[in-house]
Amino acid sequence: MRARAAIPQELNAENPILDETEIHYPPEATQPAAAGFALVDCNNFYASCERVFNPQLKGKPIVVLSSNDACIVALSNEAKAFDIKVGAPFFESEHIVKKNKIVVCSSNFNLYGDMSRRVMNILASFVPEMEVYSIDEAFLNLAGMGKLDLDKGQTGRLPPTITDYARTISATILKWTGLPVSIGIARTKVLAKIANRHAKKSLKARGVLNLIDSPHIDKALEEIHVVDVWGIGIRSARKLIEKGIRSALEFREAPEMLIRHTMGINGLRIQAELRGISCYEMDHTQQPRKGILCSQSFGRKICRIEQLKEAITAFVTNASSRLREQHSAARLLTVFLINDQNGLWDEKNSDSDSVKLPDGCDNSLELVKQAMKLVDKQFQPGRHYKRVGVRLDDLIPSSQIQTSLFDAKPTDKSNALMETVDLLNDKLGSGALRYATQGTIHPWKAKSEMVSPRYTTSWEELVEVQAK
DNA sequence: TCTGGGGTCCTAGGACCC
DNA sequence: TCTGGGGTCCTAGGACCC
Repeated sequence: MRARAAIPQELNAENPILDETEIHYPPEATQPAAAGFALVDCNNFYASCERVFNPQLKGKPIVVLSSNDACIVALSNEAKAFDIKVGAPFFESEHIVKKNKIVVCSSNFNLYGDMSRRVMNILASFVPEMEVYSIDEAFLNLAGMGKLDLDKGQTGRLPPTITDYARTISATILKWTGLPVSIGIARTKVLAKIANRHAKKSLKARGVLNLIDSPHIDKALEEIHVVDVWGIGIRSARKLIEKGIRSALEFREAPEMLIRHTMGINGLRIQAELRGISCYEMDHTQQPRKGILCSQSFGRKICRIEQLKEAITAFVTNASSRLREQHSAARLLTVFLINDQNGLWDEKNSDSDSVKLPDGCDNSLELVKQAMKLVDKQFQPGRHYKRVGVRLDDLIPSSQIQTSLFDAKPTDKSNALMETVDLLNDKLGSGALRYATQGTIHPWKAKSEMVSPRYTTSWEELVEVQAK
């Protein structure tokens, strides 16, 4: 399973903040041990990040909103007690939020990204091999963790069991970052996900559950609904339920032909994983992305082409700097405009057009120029645009950019300009240097009315402590 | 009034070739 | 006029992840 949320680039394994002297590998970490995975997952990550620097929020219900303050993307445990759903539009639950004095936060990705980097660096100091799976999750490979007895403990030096070792990791993260985590341990990644789910919910587990060779594994699977199995979404779950398969245990025991027929090859892989046969290996290498998307819903409807162009320029600039960051060039540029015809929110009210860049391009100026042509082509006066975006696809290594004898290509001078822009934006903060067409007023910017300070990434917004 | 943003992989079906 | 069978490549859409 490769699908993952955007991971801040700085979480790359090449960027550890700790030096060798701080490495916590178990002393025996040179011998191979039984295969297995641990999944470390931060509890209610966004809500917990908000709490770290604002202790008044401790014990209070919190909801965190998506960009534009439109959807609910995270809840603290206390907020989960109310009838509020992650993913639902905020306005649907607003009355519950107000009535119960639930704290509302706009999302603050500067803060979450930085806290994530800290957690991942701590994890990296404990294990020889890890995979940063998403902003708040990482898989640890137990196979690289030496002679730790995965089953019953042993007489060696610290730590005696993998479960104890996991507790040490969890306590260290809490102490150093203030963030609570849960750890699930099992033979395969899908089982580790399930172990993690139980670790979070069960009081007895106290945040860590090891299902390796556990006599309780069937019971653990029986309690998990199919829709909560990693890789099974709502659509497949509906089909499975129709066929009488409701729990992870029933899924594991179902005939392979039935699973193949209902879910294809992916279903068989998930089934094998539930049976303890590992199909998803560690993927700790940061693969370059295969496509780069930058899009946004507007805080309000946009009708003027100049404003659309400002937004698209900003998005192309953002996408192309991410493109250069991974040393790629794009051979396909797509601009899509989604309108709000008749007041209906419908992805079908979408115009999309692409231009092929056969030689590959990583130059913002050139990409902006091409994108502006696509906007001109698609824009229809009188339409209200609700959301627009840019995609770069068909990526190749930038070293393979072809230079053509006949077409006018970005010059060396222009490429040098790109390097300088990236360097300055990197040093001074993204957006320090912009193109004139990006404008300065940004009526298209997302709403973000309840955002917390960037406590850890901006000098102006550091926490102030007063001694009394 | 108010529905996020950024990704990956698989499959079916059409076009095309020999 | 009659039109097979097997292969590859591409694309759009579906499904899933956080």
